[in-house]
Amino acid sequence: MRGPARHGVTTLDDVAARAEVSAMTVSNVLNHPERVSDATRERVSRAIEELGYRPNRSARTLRSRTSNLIGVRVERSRGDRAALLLDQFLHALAESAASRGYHLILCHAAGDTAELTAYQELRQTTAVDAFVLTGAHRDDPRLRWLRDEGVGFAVFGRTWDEESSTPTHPWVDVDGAAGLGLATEHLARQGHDEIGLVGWPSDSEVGEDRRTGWVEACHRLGLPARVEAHVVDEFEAGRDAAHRLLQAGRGGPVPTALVCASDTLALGVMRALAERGLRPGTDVGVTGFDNSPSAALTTPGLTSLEQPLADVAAELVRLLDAALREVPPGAPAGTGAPAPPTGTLLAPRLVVRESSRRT
Amino acid sequence: MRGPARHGVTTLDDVAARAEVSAMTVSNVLNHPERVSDATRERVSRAIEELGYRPNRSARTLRSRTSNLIGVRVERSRGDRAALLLDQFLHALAESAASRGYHLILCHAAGDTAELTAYQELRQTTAVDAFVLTGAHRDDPRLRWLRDEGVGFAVFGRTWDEESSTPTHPWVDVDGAAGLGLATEHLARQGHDEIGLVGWPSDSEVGEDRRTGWVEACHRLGLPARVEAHVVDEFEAGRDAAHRLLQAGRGGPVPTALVCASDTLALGVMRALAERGLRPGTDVGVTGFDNSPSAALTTPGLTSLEQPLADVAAELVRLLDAALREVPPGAPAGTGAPAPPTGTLLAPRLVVRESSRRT
DNA sequence: CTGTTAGCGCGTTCAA
DNA sequence: TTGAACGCGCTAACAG
Repeated sequence: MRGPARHGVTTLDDVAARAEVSAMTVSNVLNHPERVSDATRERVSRAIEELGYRPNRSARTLRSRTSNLIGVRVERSRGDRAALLLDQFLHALAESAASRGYHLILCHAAGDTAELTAYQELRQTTAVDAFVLTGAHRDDPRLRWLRDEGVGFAVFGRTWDEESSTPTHPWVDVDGAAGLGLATEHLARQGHDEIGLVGWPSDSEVGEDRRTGWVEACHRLGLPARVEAHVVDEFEAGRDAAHRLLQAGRGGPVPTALVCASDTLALGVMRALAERGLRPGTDVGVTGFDNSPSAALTTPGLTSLEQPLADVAAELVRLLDAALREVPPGAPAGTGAPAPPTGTLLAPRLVVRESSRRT
Repeated sequence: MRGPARHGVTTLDDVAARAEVSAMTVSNVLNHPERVSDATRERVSRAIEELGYRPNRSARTLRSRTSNLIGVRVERSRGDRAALLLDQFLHALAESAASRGYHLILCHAAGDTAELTAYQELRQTTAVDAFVLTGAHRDDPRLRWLRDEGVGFAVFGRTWDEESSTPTHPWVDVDGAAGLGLATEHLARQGHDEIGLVGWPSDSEVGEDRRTGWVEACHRLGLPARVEAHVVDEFEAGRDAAHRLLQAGRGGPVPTALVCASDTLALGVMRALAERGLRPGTDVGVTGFDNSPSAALTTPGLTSLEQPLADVAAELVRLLDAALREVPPGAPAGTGAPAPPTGTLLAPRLVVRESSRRT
């Protein structure tokens, strides 16, 4: 027993005094219950309960060098794009994290370099055990840095260069190809036979993934995949692209439907349709990606692909948790080799609304 | 000088050794620079720089009982409403917090009771100095609890019961009445003379605030404020309300424009207009509130009121920071009484789009 | 202005 | 299975 708490906060010692054991035993009940006899554990647990004891995170962190904090960067969201779904994602992540005893700490950064600095600071001040990244890309310096530093992390989004070789870190992603496949098939069922794509520039890995789904679905369906535009993810870009593709005199075939790489683009396309006096759904089928709030709230409603963000978040936390629990270098041979970093691909769900329905 | 760091992390002692001073002096350079002579400060600062030293948060927290962490709850966002702007708000908050040396820690909670539990846990584990709340209401149990606990907090959103008496806590809010005033005046300038309101139920304090702006603007303009509906903040509710108000045979006057308490309602109204073959803007003027992404991305664009979220966040952090720095009980009389909790009301900005323009 | 002492609350280590 | 000593890295309180 050490001295009683001085600040009105109950400490390990208070519990120990109450349960008439040493502080160490209380600590063991919390962290290594198997080391404590049933009777003692029972008694200590009751004392913990009665005193409403909660271990002090800072002390624990200081001692054990793990904070149970997960760092997440919040990006500046752009008002001109359909919601990044960041709030949904963050909520899901916070929930999953809480269920495993972690908390989320936000990390704000202006640019990619600043992000590294921010990670570094969070890391050096011992505030964070691991990071969740979003939107990593080929040769992402963040991945390199995190790997070099030996910091735990998991990524929402594949990094394509890793796929071929051995994956070096855990990731979770939504299957964009499957998504555009669903959208394309759905439009074909509505009778469309010239389905175009409004996608992202070809240096976007996510964009290429989604494009693949469109191409392959068209092949499967025996339809041409020949009308396509590739533009940045902005409303105006989608609008302009649609005007271009729908122009009769431009030489190529005129699409009767357009699948888009994002809701932002799809909403731009719908603006263009309105300007041309065409009705989404009836005249030209349109689909988006993300199922952002705007998809449900615009008129007519926009058919889109919903990302299973709750599942993504749960899986990310699961991966991190597994990695953090992994026995550090020198693990007993009997426990078997640690599982290699894994990736999980989750399927999006098609939400059909008026923009793709022929009435 | 104590022993060197054992984990490859540079500590205060490393810096002290390098600068040939005691650890205490380094600490003072960081936390009370005025106590240290210029020469020493200079030398220590250089050592800090050279070693890339960052103080360990846990140790600091453990000792000083302040974590520089601000707790924020992330609510479950509903896909059927225009973005809660939570991501924009969180980003701004994280940025403002960082500029004053704070970090944000997320707090997930399912309900109001769970929220209190979550606050309590974060508090007891010494993980947070203060909280930022959103959407507090009359007799909010959270406010009561936080006040009783003596925890620092600031609220986004007024709590109306406080306004009349002495405010007991700092708040920041956006002036909803001014917002609907702007919208109403704008519509009047477009030639509308029967401007209706689609608002929230009258037990909503925010809703009543916004309604006031509409009523008063109508009075100022010499227009009637007699057509109104009060419904929950959902798309379908807005749609139904518009159908009801626009029905010619219902007895009352038929509005030529509708100001709405939210973008969600306004987008529902626009759906109703489409269903009645009416064009937003040309036939019936419509305005929303929040300037959510959907407002810009829907067709025609929705006129809305942009909330100055960056300013709100900055002010919230400023208030918290001031409160946290405030000298605890027993402050020297010379410093004057601490400023009473203050509130700040910020003006929204009208963003005009097609839904309110007569072309 | 600078240094010494002590200890925040907890978990690792090792002995009983 | 349980406990005593110790120290994680830092800063409050005081002494010089």
